[in-house]
Amino acid sequence: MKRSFYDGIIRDLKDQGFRLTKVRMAIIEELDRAKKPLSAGELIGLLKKRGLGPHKTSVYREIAFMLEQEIINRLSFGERQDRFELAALEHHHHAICKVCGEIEDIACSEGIRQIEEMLGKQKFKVSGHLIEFFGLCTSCQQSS
Amino acid sequence: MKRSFYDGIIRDLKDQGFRLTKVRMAIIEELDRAKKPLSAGELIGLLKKRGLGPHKTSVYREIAFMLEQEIINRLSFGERQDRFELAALEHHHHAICKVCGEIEDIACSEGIRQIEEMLGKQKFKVSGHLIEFFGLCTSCQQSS
DNA sequence: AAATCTAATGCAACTAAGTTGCGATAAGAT
DNA sequence: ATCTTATCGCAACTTAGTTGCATTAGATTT
Ligand SMILES: [Mn+2]
Ligand SMILES: [Mn+2]
Ligand SMILES: [Zn+2]
Ligand SMILES: [Zn+2]
Repeated sequence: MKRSFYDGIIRDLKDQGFRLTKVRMAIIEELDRAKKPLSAGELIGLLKKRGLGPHKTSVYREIAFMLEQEIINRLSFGERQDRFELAALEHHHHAICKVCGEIEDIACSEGIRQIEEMLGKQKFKVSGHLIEFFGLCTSCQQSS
Repeated sequence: MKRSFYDGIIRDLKDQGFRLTKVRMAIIEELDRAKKPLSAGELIGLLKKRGLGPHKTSVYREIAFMLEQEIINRLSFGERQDRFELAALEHHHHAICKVCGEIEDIACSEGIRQIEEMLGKQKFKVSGHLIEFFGLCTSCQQSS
């Protein structure tokens, strides 16, 4: 069940006339391969391993590009750095281990209690949760 | 229904033998008065308005102290800065306006859909949500 | 295959949030 | 009033991310 989104993303980019640089393709591949959202720093490390040594500026600019193109989503667990995952993934949530930082994907089901029970059965010991809703407040809806 | 936590917190600190400095008391008062979680920068601004001009280092150290004493909780919406609110507040969640940054407290009820409907009635237009569960993964439970 | 166009890159310098070491100050006990 | 030490101010540092500008390299054209 671990389908790859790589080919589709690359095709779309080519169709839209964007260049397929080594770094661009490698970043998509790493995000596709990764089982958890990656930080800019982690990406730089993975690219270095592959023999590519892009400057951090380029990686940040590539991330900005991919956010614009809605290829990736930015997320932030309360670390100092942002993390990124492919936008093609179905909407889901995360369970994060407070000790080792391991991140597990969680399907978005309706009830909070429900999800916590499910995690319990998987032996993940939930100690808290964080829920945020994003959108437009009343006054910001009017002025748009 | 806007009860104050100030007196209780101050009493506890005194009982435990901590010093009641001007800045310490002012920070608690500002967090108590604020209707939304405050960042370190916002706190520094509020203190300046009151005639206190503490160095940012002192404010950060005070925040660290209050986290240790569990007087405040750290939270982070995907901004670059952290935010803090009184730990004495009942567990709840937040609705954040993507335009003006306004933050509204949301009671922690069971269903996600339920909360979104409630926000809709209050004219807050939800465009997305973020849910994270924190705890211990299987292997980190064993090694503790 | 070479010339061309310009998106993407590298570098240096910068910003913003937060941290650390250390000597000075002030809260509160005696 | 004096003393003790928790707290503070300052300078210097760190880490994540950003910006301006000159250079390089994908892709297209010749
Ligand atoms: Mn995920
Ligand atoms: Mn709140
Ligand atoms: Zn773990
Ligand atoms: Zn708003």
